[in-house]
Amino acid sequence: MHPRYALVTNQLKKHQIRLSDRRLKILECLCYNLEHPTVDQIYVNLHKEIPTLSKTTIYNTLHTLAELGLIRIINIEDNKTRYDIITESHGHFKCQTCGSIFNFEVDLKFFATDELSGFKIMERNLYFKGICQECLLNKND
Amino acid sequence: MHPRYALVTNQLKKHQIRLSDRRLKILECLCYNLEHPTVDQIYVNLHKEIPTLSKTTIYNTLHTLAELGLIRIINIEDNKTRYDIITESHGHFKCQTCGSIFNFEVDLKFFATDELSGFKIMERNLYFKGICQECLLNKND
DNA sequence: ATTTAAAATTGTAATGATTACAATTTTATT
DNA sequence: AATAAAATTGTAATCATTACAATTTTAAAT
Repeated sequence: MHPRYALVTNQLKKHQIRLSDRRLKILECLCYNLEHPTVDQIYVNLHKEIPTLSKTTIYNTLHTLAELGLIRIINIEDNKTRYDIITESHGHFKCQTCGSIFNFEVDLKFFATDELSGFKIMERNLYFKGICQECLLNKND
Repeated sequence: MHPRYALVTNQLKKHQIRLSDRRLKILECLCYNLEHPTVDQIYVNLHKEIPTLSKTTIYNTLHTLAELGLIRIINIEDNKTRYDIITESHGHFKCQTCGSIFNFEVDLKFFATDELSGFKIMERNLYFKGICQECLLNKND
């Protein structure tokens, strides 16, 4: 079993949220699809296996998980939301050529600034955009 | 005249983009409304003065300005895009209680990482979310 | 095992931001 | 004044997300 799957299901139990079939499948999908999937991608992924799955259920589940801090919401794009099962501090890089989103390590926990003293910081996100290595190399073809 | 207004109009001239009445008004709106307005807020702001202004024109103008790097796109919210006339490196803090977006100083060049060597970084965004000082104080009423 | 109430899920319709695009207007140039 | 390019407008289309009522599933109680 995927370690994050175990971790999240434990947390759900602790919060008395039922480990329904749908929720577990959506969670599994997030664990093995680390490409920061959108709701639509999750839907397409699971549709073969669960033809009756509704998008509303996916939205509901993701909201539940996000409220408990078990997944991260990524607003790197203007039009759609992406979801990330990795909740530890890290940054995102979006390639504007191929559309891929890469993770990179960065510890934002200790970033502080006087301007925000007195503010309660609950979420920290660092987003870069540009062109990834592969696309840069292909450009020269 | 607002210094940023001068700066942006110069750049537009340099790129042979006409300083039309609509564009200048939208730009002016961005210069004096530093609350990171949405398209709709710009529309409402200007509607009294220019009743025939179309939202499409606002979208077009903002796209033009963004393409030239003269404004910044803020995707801190999931549903709508905000725009920022300040293009110098800084972070954004969104209060989840009152909805305000605050700027704070931070040099994002500082967050370089070996993992992205070979990547071309064109845009850097740091977004925090939480509760602002004022809302924290009001909570105790 | 049956009953019952709460929770979860579904499907459809509504919302709201953004885009596409054709028609019209404005502008700069000849 | 004529002309072509650029800018603007308004309407309709698109698409992600939400609202919500109806249905199904689940867990607990009898």
